[in-house]
This record gives sequence, C-alpha cells and structure tokens, in this order.
Amino acid sequence: MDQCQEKVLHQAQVEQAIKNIPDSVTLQSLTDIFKALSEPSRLKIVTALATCELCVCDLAAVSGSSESAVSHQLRILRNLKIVRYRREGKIVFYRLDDDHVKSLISQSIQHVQE
Amino acid sequence: MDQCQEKVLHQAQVEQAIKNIPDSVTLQSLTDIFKALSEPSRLKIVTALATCELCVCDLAAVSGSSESAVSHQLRILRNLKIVRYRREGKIVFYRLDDDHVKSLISQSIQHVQE
DNA sequence: TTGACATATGAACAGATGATCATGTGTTAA
DNA sequence: TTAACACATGATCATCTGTTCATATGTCAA
Repeated sequence: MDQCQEKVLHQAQVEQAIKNIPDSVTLQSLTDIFKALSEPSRLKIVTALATCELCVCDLAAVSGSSESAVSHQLRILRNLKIVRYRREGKIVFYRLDDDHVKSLISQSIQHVQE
Repeated sequence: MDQCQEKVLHQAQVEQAIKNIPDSVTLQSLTDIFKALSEPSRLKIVTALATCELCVCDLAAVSGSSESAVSHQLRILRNLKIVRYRREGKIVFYRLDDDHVKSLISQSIQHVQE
C-alpha cells in the first residue's frame, strides 16, 4: 500500500483511517453492489423482485422500460449475483439471489425517510 | 402512474410489485446514496471518515488521490448531506454527517464477506 | 499588504454507461 | 419445419462522470 507520498497534516489519524479502508477486493464488491442499486431502472427492478419473482416482460411493465433495456440491466444484476433466474418454457423468471440486498434496501429506506 | 401499456403476463404480481416500488422522491434519495458510495474514490473517503474527522489534505493521502479530486468528490458528498465540515483556520475538517451511512456500509461489508 | 498555505471551483477531456435498434437464440405449437 | 413468442446480445450513440489543470477564494503570519 505505498500510495501516498504527499504531505499529511495528521499522521496518526491518517494511519488509522487507512486501516479502516476495506481491502481492494472488498472495496470492489461494495462499489459493485452500490453501483447496481444506483440506477433508478435497476433499483426499480430489484425492489419489484423483492415481492415475488417476475418475468422479463413483467419487469418491463413494472419498471416502465423496454424489454431490451430490462434484459441488459438483468445481465448486470445476474453477473453481480444479485438476481438469479429459472426458465419455464418460453418464459424466464427472475428473483433475488438472496435476501441480502432486500434488507440492505429496506434499511436504506429507513435512513432516507427519517 | 400510468406508465406501462405493454403486454403483461402476470397481472396480479405486476400490480403488487408496482406497489412495492418506492415513490419517486424516495427512489431518488436511495439512488443518490447508492451512487455516492458506488465510486471507489468516494467510498474510500467515506470509510476513512468513519473512523475520525480528517482534513482534505489527509483525505487525499488516505485515498491516494489529488487534493483537487478529493475536493470535487467532497462537494458531491456535501450536497448529499453525507458529510459535513468545520473550518479551523486554514484547515477544513470533514466528518460523516450522521451514522446512517456508516451502519449501511458495515452491513454491506458483512454481506459481501460471507 | 504581501506571501504562503489549504481548499474550492470552473473548464476541458477521456472513459464509462444506459437506451435504442437490429439481430440472434431458445422454446413451443401447429 | 415453420412461425410466433420471450428473451438475449452486439453495435452504436448520446449523455454522464471523474480526473486534471489552471485559477480563485479564504485564512494566517510577517
């Protein structure tokens, strides 16, 4: 971690603060999740899926986007293991991969609505 | 909310899912917070400030960015009420505005590290 | 008042990203 | 096998965003 060669005003605090910054892998995972939820279209999808599983076409209606746009967003959410899917004939149903994100959002809503 | 005029496969679930989507104000606040934390540079700043208050120059050292870049990011975090500051002579100290974001991040870290 | 320091800010540029459109893939029914 | 449906994906483009550089602001000491 030999990054900063700049001037530092408060050495002790700086060292402590650096220790508190997550390692790069954790940092990446965190920013990935936050970024996934930072777009209204994706956040709509995720909050919708918090109630029940939905197919792509339903998600398009729910979020008010095109099916193509939703499909692109779902790919991002899939890659981040935020959603999973199952195919039933021609229809693909999506749902949240686990309840982590769900509780994360509900906690965030509490914060926001204070 | 007269948005979707598209085909819908599962009407009941769609209606329920739409009800579960936060109103636009809440949605905006949520995406704002998540977006603020979705950039490595800003997340570093926020996690650093979770330990103690720091001046801009310290934050530059901690996050490994230039002071100008940090200052720009701090402006964003300031506008979102995520950080506040106090001036002491020439130095400006930043700290988290409240502990909401702090607990949000610690919870997220738990999720990520499972 | 002058200079040095700490920070803020505006302009500009490069890279990232979301939506759209066109097309491809997988499934079912006829 | 063909057509229709549900979805996925690649290419493109306009927009957004983070960093850098130059410059401005605010504070203090001399």
